[in-house]
Amino acid sequence: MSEPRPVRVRIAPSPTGLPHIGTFRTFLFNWLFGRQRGGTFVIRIEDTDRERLVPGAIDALLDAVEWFGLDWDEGPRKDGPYAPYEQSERLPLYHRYVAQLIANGKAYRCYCSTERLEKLRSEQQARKEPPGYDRLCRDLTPAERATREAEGAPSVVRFAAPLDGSTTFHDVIHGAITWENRVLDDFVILKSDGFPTYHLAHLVDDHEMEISHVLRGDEWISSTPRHVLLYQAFGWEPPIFAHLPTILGPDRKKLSKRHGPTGIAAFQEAGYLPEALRNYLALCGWSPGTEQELFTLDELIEQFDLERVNQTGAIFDHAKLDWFNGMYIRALPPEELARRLRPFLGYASVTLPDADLTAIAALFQDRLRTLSEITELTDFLLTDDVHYDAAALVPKGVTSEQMIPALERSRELVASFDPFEAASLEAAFRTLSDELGLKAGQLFMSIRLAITGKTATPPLFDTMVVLGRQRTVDRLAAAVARLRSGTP
RNA sequence: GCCCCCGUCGUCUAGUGGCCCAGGACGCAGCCCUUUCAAGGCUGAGAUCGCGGGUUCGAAUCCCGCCGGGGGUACCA
Repeated sequence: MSEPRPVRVRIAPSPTGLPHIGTFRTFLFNWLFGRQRGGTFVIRIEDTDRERLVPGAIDALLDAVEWFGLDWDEGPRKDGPYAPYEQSERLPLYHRYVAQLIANGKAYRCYCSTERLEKLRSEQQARKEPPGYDRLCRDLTPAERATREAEGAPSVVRFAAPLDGSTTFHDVIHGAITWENRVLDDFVILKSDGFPTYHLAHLVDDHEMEISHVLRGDEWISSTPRHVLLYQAFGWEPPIFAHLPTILGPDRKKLSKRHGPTGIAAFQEAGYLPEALRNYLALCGWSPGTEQELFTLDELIEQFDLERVNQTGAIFDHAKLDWFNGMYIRALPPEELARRLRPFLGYASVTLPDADLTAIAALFQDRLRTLSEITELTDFLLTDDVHYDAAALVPKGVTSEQMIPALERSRELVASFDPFEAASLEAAFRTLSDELGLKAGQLFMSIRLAITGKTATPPLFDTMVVLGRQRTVDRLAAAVARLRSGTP
């Protein structure tokens, strides 16, 4: 029963908001699966809900996909043999299929008002019955229908679902899933505004576009029986289904804005590398069965296996994402890291030569978990505003009378030292601290504070070299002046 | 309410009847390295495998019941 259909997969986002991290996990899995099978990857825009449309959402999504580092073969900005790829431009197609269903007695027009439907629902709830359409219009006589049409009554089209029996489908991840048909009602397939519902539109398009595998979030499991019934009504073979586990918030509810920023743009702005996010997301619901955690895209394509996707929802773990991000940052060549860091330094870096930025990148590479952290870490390099408490220049058990000459001599040493290079500087300063009767750590910490305003920085002499001789000298001089004028 | 899905360390997971008094990773703690902070290395704490019954010489793994969580129950996707 295995059919050698070429693999064609898709993601079908609806432009009703900003692109969401969960969408990208689904996107990734589809893409990996498609690439692994040498298949075709399609993006289709499901814009049938005219009321929730968000302007610019499609571009935001496509931009985010490109940032994420994946591509698509057919869809917006690409075109393809099954164009158009926006459902709002495919209305005649849906209408044709709806007409076919009505002609075959598989669907019917329903004239029930929203008010009647709401009343019906609340009565059913009061009686503790399962809510659902009572099929009032299903058995209207042709004469009755003609009357309603003549009156110009608004209508929707409903699918005439079977009243008994059961529907079973096979899911790659969950196995066989069976529903009793009687719990399904006659759901709407064409809305009164002439737009199809998701149930009809996605299915017609998946068929028309010859989609072979549908990998989607598991919140769709409960509507899949309806889809299977529709496929049967059309006489079409359904695609292979795989329902992916949900990404959850810390409260085990579906991840949403309530849990903080979930838009893909927020991750970009926070300084996450697309390759790190991909790696993390790949492991969110899938595992290779080995102890490998770090994967290149090619390894992911090679090893990804739908059969090994979990059935359980996974809580989104920011801390682990941070770890991945740090690993990927450290693996970058410093020049490349510098290139990625530049947008996060903003105005302060516009005149900074690439070589200087590369030196900065190398200095902080081990200390970054996200790119955006660079801003705070490097403020002392990009501006001359260095703030600190002068009293902290003096270590415990040392007097300011000792520290003034110590910092003065440090200034002189920096001013005249040649070559201005970290290892030799360190050797010279160790000698100096001995002469001054200070522990190296004491002298170094005092200098560190004086030139950076911070007590935690990269190694002192590497920092000096990047700061530059003149600025180092100036800041040491400023520190001496502050100690001289300050309280003892 | 009804229907469906799910249930292994805090989190992501490995595990498909004996190799598991449960392995890895993140996080956490400690130690080492060290001029601070990181990075790196090592060590450790952390799971009565949701609960209760079975089946079996033997169960996280099979069966039944229960409980818990999630999703659906729209002219939203």
